Amino acid sequence: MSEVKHDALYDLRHSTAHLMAQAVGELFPGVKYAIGPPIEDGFYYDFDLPEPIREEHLPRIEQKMRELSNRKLAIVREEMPRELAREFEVSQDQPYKVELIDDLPEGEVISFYRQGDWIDLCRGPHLAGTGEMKHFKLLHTAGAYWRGSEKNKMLTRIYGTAWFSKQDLEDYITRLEEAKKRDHRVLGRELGLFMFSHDVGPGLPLWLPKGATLRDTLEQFMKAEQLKRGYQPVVTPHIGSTRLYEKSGHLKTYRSKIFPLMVDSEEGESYMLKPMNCPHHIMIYASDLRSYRDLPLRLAEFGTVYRYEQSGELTGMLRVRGFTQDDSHLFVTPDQLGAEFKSVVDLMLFTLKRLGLEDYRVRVGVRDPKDDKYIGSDENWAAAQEAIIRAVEELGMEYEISEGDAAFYGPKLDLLVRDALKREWQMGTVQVDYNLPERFELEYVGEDGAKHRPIMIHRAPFGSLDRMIGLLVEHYAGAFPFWMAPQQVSIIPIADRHHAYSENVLVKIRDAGFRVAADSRNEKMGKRIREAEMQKVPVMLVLGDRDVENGTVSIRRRGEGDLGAKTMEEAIAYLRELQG
RNA sequence: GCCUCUGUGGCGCAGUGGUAGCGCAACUGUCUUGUAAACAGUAGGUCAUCGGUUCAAAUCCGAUCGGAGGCUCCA
Repeated sequence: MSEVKHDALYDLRHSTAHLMAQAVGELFPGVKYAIGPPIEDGFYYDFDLPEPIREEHLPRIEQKMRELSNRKLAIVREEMPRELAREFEVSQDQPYKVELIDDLPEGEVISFYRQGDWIDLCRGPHLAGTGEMKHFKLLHTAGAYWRGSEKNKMLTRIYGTAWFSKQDLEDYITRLEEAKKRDHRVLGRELGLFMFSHDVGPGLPLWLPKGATLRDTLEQFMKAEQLKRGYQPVVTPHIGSTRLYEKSGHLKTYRSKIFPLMVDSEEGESYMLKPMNCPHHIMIYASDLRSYRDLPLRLAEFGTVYRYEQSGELTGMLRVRGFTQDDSHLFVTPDQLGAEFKSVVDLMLFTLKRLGLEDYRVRVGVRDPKDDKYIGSDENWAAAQEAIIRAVEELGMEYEISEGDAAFYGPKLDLLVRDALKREWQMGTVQVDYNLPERFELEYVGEDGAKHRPIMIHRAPFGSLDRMIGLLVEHYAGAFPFWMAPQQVSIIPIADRHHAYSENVLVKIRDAGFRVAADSRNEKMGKRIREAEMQKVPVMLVLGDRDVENGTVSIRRRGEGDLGAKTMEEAIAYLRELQG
């Protein structure tokens, strides 16, 4: 979780979390308190109770909070020596607080905050009194592991939101409802993009004609761009022998994430669905003697990978078990690393711009020194990390460093994209990898005639096509820009006698390279326009007697209405302009 | 995987012990339409699955399988 900025709202939310804890304490005697920090837009507090708190309890808790607010209790800070503080929490039977105190660094001042007869261990700061908290709402309950570890007990977490004004609170609730309407799972079905089937299995999306068309459009865009930038296409199978993944280290790291192995007991061979494309691409690199003149070698593939995510993690297109990456592996010499890395970042930023996603931040993920899942030497890690940071600094980009967010074979740069509703999605990624080339003993012949080890760059500007489309659906609320729209033009002949002309127009538009369909159903024109609007078709061409007579088409732009009659040439020029 | 909630025709919902209804969509017919919903009719559900309680279960209980919101993990 990213740090929440410390400001007045932060204090309000922090204090409201305490208000909620006090209310829960009064309603549920014997509750054990864990922690209650502010988060973006709100707060939560974790509780431990013999009987879990349910969503149906929230109104009662909220009511109690209002009572406490109306009593306008002063919030008073009290400090205690460590031992006394510890004894106090022990006497109150608050084991989580005791654990927190034990973990505080020596010498730190231990503070409590008192409101009325309720007191809670907290660093603060807080508002001056409970009367300042007026505009809050409890949203939902959730389970959360104590200290975020699944080895620990699961506590009940209550989420809420708090604002300074009634208007702000209402706006926030409206924003949540707006987000719900844009939900890609709902729009995905309504717009005929994709579906899931119980019988196929959870997390395995089925792409419908319109969704597949959208995918294809994005693929074509990326392939064309990669061609300009010297990438070469490859195609590799969806499975690979277990030996390959043992060597790459994926088997060890991804053990819990791979689908059950396919084993041929007679041949003694086992295969697995690939969780990543890298080893296959490495085999292609290793199939030939490479010279420094061949590098950089940029192998690109829209590769579908399969990861057996825990069932509770699956969410629409955001987390699935089979997804397609716009993957590429660049094999470079040390001299080329900086320039190639920067050119990858350039492609990623270019891509986001074209997709209309211009609000993003950059995170450099480095390894967590305490975790042992990473492969490779410290020197390799240091070199890779240094290469990324140098490149990002040379590009003058703002970035933050996040420990523990590296891939198991190397550090990475991730793009966290904010959509139209300011929600953050992790999308594109670039990784610098010295370790897999070493594991697979990759080589190239240098200018000096000696063998050298190449460096790999792993990159996926979209991240995953599936997730990217989920993001785009929500970002645009299904109303894609013209160039992306699965169906760009809908032709609506008014009556049966206009069908021949309609067919004529359809062929011309299609031949001009646009995705077009005619809606010749025997329905009122108004109804067909309504449906085209709801299906978010960007352009409608309405054809009636006047158009047949004058050889024109009446253009209607989604969301804007009738633009009037145009000749075919004008209409096609208009479409070309929209295409951009 | 864990916590809480949830599962009724293609979609959205009503129905809390006495053997299922509404809207939209679909289908058929009539209408031949000028910029966001014509009219009439027809068909469609072993109420997720399996088991239990009961004279009787969509409704109560249990298990399993989906789905949602979180936690952990991640593209």
